[in-house]
Amino acid sequence: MKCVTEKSEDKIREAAKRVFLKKGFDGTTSRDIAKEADMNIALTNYYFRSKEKLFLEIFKDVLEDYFQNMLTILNKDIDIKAKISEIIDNDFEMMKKEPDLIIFIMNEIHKAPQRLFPDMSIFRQVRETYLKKQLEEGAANGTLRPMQLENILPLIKCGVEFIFMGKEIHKELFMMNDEDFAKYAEEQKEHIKAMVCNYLVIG
Amino acid sequence: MKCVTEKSEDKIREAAKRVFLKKGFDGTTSRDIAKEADMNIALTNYYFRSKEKLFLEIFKDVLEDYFQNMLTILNKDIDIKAKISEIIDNDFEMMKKEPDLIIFIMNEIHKAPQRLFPDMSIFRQVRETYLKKQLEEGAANGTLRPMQLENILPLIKCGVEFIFMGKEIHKELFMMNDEDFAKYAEEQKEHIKAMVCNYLVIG
DNA sequence: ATATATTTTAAATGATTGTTTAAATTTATC
DNA sequence: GATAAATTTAAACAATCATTTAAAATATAT
Repeated sequence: MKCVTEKSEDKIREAAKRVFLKKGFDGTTSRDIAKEADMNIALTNYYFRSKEKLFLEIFKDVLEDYFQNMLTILNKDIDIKAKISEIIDNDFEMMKKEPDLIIFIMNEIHKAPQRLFPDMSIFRQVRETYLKKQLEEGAANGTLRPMQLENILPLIKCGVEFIFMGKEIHKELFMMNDEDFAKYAEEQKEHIKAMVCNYLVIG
Repeated sequence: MKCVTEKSEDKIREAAKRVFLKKGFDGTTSRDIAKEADMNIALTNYYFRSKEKLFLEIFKDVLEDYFQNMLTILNKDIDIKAKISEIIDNDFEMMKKEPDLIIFIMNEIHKAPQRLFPDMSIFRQVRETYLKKQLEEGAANGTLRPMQLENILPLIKCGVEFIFMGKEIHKELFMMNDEDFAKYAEEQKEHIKAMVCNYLVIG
């Protein structure tokens, strides 16, 4: 339940997030943000000192959000097939809800990686999950193809994220409208689940 | 063999391509291009009328290059496993040679799809390749899992392109340097080949 | 109610943006 | 070698950029 009169600082932060996600850092002006927040242009710098600082604050939140749900799932004590399915479903819902998210993250990091990795303790957390132990045990007892986390995790995530990142090009290339694409994406999601599980799980 | 004194128009075009690929349309200024080309700032507009027109010209070339090799391979009369392997190898080499290419294409299309799809006859060509016939025949005689081109093609391409698009985040997440990443990418490439072939080809 | 602190405003800052101008220079044509 | 065309240049254009200023408005504290 939100307060009806939101604090100006939060209004700006949320407006900035929307604009940055849509247009990227370079494509966003301070005036875009002020207009989206319906606030005076000077307030951005009054509360956040600079466009850069505001961006960094938002980017950190966005990146942590991106990893947070996945992290929870990776640590669940469930069968590995169910886990893969859940990660993919979670990713899929995230992409549907926030279509600009993944290309935004990828592009901003690609353009200036050094400035965007502060103390990302979430990275360490991702490296050390229960899934890692499951992979080791499965490889040891022969139920899973021997693979490291860094090999299997991108295989799980790339399928869904790739088609959403390239939504417009896929639509154009395969002559789909938005409705077609929605159906197509669901199909594709199931292919990915099956393909990855078939590859990882032996027998 | 190039002429020693390159035409100014070509110098600008090539310089602009380098800068656009690296910084994107929004992140590139006319002065960046002029500086990279070592030419006077006014020449960009003298030859190309505007930054926008220069960009559109370059983007069209880039997008056609991206599809051209793949198209040739898709039409080859070779076994489908070999074809998948070749597409992935080709993609891999393209990403290694031009690391900014795929994120550039994805991001620019994502931000403004409508302006970037002129008469892309290459799209139709991609839809109608020999691979399509192979998929139909394979599905009919039971050697291949029944799949459409639009389902299998992204599965083939996403693995390699995803890790190169997210190179920096993968390096940071899994604590790799450039050398580690190069080895890792090669490993990953083989996983992708095996995974996709196992899924598509029955038995 | 008055004084103080906080927030918001309109206006301006100087730098940079894409683009244009008109003159200077080079190249091509006769 | 003179004339015309094409190319290149330095300088300027108005618009917009991120940011700052100082005054006005509002809220808080006493």
